Amino acid sequence: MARGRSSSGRPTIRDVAERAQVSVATVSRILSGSYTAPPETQERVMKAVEALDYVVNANARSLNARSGLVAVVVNDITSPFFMNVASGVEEQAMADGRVCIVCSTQGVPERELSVIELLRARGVEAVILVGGMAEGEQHLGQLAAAAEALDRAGARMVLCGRSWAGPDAPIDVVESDVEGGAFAATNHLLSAGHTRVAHLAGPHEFSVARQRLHGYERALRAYGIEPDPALIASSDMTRETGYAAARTLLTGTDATAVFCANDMSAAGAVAAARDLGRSVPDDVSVVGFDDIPLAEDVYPGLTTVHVPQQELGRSATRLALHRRAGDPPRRHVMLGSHIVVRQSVAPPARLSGKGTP
Amino acid sequence: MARGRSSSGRPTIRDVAERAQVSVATVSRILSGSYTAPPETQERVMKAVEALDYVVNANARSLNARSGLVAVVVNDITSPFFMNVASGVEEQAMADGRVCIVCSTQGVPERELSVIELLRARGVEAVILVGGMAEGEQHLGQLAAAAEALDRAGARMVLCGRSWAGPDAPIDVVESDVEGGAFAATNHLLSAGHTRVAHLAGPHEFSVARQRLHGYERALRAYGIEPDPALIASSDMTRETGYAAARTLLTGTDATAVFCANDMSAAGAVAAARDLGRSVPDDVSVVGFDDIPLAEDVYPGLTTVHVPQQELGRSATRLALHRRAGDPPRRHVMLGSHIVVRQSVAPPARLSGKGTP
DNA sequence: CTGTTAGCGCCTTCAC
DNA sequence: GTGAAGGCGCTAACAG
Repeated sequence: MARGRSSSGRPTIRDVAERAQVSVATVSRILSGSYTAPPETQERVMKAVEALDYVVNANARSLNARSGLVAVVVNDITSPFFMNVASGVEEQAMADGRVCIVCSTQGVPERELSVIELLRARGVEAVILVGGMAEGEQHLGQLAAAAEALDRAGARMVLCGRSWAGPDAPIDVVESDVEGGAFAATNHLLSAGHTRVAHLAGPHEFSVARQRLHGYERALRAYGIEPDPALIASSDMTRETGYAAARTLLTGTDATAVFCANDMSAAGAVAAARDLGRSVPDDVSVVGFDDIPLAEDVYPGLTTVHVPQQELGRSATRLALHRRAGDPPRRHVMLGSHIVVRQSVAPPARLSGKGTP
Repeated sequence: MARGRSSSGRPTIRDVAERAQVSVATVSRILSGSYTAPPETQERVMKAVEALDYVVNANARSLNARSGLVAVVVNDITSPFFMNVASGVEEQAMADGRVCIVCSTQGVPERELSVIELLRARGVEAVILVGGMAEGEQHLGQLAAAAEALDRAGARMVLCGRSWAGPDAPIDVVESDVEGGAFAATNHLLSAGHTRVAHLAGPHEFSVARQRLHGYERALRAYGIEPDPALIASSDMTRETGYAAARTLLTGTDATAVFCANDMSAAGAVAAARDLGRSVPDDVSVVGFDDIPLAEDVYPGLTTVHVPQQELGRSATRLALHRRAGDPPRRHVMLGSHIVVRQSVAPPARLSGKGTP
């Protein structure tokens, strides 16, 4: 389906030109469409393209023009939350005529920087960093430097679902109201009558985890309850560590409800309760965070805080791509979140201490 | 942190050379490491690189050398199954010193071809197509042509979790024993005592869906049961369509068990049973396929066919990257699968027709 | 409308 | 050891 090219590799624009009996410039112009050629020539060229199975060399093209690439960087490609956000990015990128690729740090946060560099080397137009991450001062500094470098290359860095506490840098951020969501979630438990509400927190180095904790504590205080450190456990927001931490919480304390940092760890908590012979929600109520598809399938259906994942991704992409002259160097958008009530919350069990084993 | 470059964009190798007082050739050589320069010069260059925040232009480099890119193409970036496979690809690609990017057709199968072309344009070394897909004769022909084109460009196409029924083409394929898995799953139900076993099939255009159907029918026949078309419904393997199809199956037939094409639709089936007031597994047994993480969290835990998702991805990548002179143009590897028993299967309810409402 | 001529940023001979 | 020169595939600027 393609014979007689000059070299052995991919056919080049020169091969096409030769075959169509025109100059490379003509081929280039016809292919980029930005130009009206006589239908006859046009057809000759297209025919040659077909015959040779020619596709432009995007790399060579990127040497002169924009790359048209938007990249999403996630920590873990198998995380539903991340990938839902990524799909929002994808959607918006496509709508803006860009190509979207997703890269992962494979769970190694330090790799974030090298991935960004690699992306910069490829000339991407936007780098969208999704999700929380260790935020040591050094890392933030390097991230800021990376943002500067991208900026100089005409590319944009945007944080999605993570806030920025580093030095001033050309970075946009899109986040959802995590603290407010955590407040609402805790409040939901409180108003159901619970007084011993535990929190299955995320890693304390993550600002998003701290925001959840703050919302939780604020809700407690608003109810006149002083947060009890014994009721706060932490996990790394996976199902496994959530399971373990919840188990400790449920056996070691008199908690009748637990607000989890995300749905994954909440799923672990539900499993832990079940394994301990505690019924959810009769013996213990559970609230998650994120509202990933899983929330609907765990049993009982997980009451959780809905985070607009796709919209997070779409907004981030818009911020990166739709820039005009007057825009400030750092833009910030905050999306709202709300509770989705399913079946994992009920009033606390009869006062007759069914709560402590 | 980076001033005084010639132009305004990213710094080029020329800027580095200038600043380090050497020729671009020297910089190039030092950066590619393939060369011993006097430590003193070396250091001068590295210092300039740092100062300018220089990174090579990967696109320019790809003009001459290999791109080092491996691409996974999935239909839906939010599908756990696909992303688990993708993470296997990622792992192996990284182990082989390549960079992995994932692209999606965004649920539009026809887009598969354009994504492949785009990837070819970028000069990727391998394109790994994950998951089933409509396999019309025309599409297969175009896919074969795309494989040829990739091959000519020195790149490899490999199908992962999908078999190849198209014309001869330079394509490798890695699949798991779907038919065998379906046989085992159905057999599991049969040997638990069920005789009215339904099948919640996938789209009939997908070969992987047909393989499941065949395994199901073969198991039935091995038990002396002739497949009953009324017991076969189909969905597009999402939770929603699975729910709908299962609902029909459970209200319209006397099925006491259902073998689902994948875990997502099985989750839908479980939800449908629950909504109909049928207990799983007491009133109806359910078996899934794939063994995605969700299987553990639905209630009751889903008995399912384990598909080695990561290994599928790793193998595919190895096939693509580890080629030596004598290798045949089409390689094929088949991985095994096995049943994972959880709680969604039990013997059929008392003979007293509890099965029909 | 079309061809010719320069580069884009990098790597790679080939001389020195 | 190092520099100068040519070319990778493509687009843009400038003639005709």
